[in-house]
Amino acid sequence: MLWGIRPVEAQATHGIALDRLRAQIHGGLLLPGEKLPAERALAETFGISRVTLREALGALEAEGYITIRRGAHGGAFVADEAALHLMAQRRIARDPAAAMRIMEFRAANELAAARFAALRRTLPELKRLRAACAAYAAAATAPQAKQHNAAFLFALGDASHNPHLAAAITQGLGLMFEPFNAAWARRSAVLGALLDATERQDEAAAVAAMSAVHALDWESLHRHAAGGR
Amino acid sequence: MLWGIRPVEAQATHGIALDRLRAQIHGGLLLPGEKLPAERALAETFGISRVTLREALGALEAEGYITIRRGAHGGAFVADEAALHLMAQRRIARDPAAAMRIMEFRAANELAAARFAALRRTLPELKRLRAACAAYAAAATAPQAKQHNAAFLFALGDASHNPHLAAAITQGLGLMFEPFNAAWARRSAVLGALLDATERQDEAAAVAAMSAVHALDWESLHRHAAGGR
DNA sequence: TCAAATGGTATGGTTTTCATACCATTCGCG
DNA sequence: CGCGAATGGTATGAAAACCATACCATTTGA
Repeated sequence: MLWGIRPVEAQATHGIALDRLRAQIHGGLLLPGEKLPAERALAETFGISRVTLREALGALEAEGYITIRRGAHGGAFVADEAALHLMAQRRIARDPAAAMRIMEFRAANELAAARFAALRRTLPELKRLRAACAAYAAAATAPQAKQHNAAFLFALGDASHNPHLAAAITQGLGLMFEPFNAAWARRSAVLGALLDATERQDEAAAVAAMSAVHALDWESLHRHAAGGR
Repeated sequence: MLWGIRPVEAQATHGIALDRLRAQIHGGLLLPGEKLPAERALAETFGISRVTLREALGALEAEGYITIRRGAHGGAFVADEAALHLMAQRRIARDPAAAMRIMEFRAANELAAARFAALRRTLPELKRLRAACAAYAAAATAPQAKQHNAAFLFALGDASHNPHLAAAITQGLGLMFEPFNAAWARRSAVLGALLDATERQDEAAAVAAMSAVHALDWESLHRHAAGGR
């Protein structure tokens, strides 16, 4: 008996590229105002034709994530911090439950990744985690903090030596689109505790620290869901 | 800065259909020897053309999952129990680590789903869980037990009211390809405990029961990884 | 012997993707 | 001021994937 068979819907190549780019902005990897690579270069890194990439860029611009300018110093530029912040806030306010389901998914997979990272991390992976944690603590702006937070989680996923958990972390971050959070000082301490636990290979402490990180994320999410800040 | 950009590889429609069908067999939803719907009917439920579907079926046959016969009572038939069991065993023996990574991913998401299902299940969802649990306990053959186990987990995913966790459960089951396990009597009791906890909305007990289920899964997996049984 | 159900094959059209070339705009530099 | 370089914008035709449709081949049971 076939179960839960839904129509097969092939995703167009430009749709995949669009999702990838949008996820990069949602996750905060691309900073506000940052310039994307030139179309010809970006098409090559994606391994797709420039025509197809341009479809994705056009859609991304229509959604308000980027603006495209031409000329010698033209290109695709990520929207500015205020615009992104507003988009993220509205998204959460429009459907808080959806954001919470994503947060639950993130928590489940990031917690597991933290556990296995504590058990399996190699020295190079530990070095990468340290770098991301230090950069987070030293961040001068909220977007920078968000970027380094994402980098830390990616490193954690890789350190877990589990490709499925790492992919789930990437997916979760790309779906979420958190508003920029000015209070990253408090979060920095908890992230440091997670790093310490991972360094000591203390599984229980790592899980506890990851939970503490998520507690702060939940707090922030609830604040935005209530329309706050 | 763009992070972790890999080439965009659009999956062909027939490739998606192939993955879906293979996952159904891996998960045990399709029983050994079972007849798939006729090509014309299956193509319609997938919402794809018969030509495209046939590409998927041909690949599935080449991989040994089905055999195709023609004639009035012909069609695509799932391989028999012995063949599937052997394929599953070999898969685990060839790369035990990969199977364990999938199991870790499954455990993380099924545990979270069990927690939220205990908190949020509605009465119809509870009824569906009860039916699957009873069918599991009453299974006459190992493939039937595997099928009802999958049905229970799907129901758990839906009862969690979290589409991401539900999708992860589907994904994990489709990736795993567990060999048929003759000892489902012991597992039945633990599954019953999970059902009870979900019924009582006892979050902690549900998590504990789900962990107990996974402990049995791990035991079975280790046995097969060692080339046992 | 034939009708029905099934898989197997062939044909032509539509959509998507691609490679390629060329045009238009902007900016820095001589 | 003018030119060259870097960038986005546009156009064209080929290749591939997908589809709708029709028809052929095989098997079974009435």
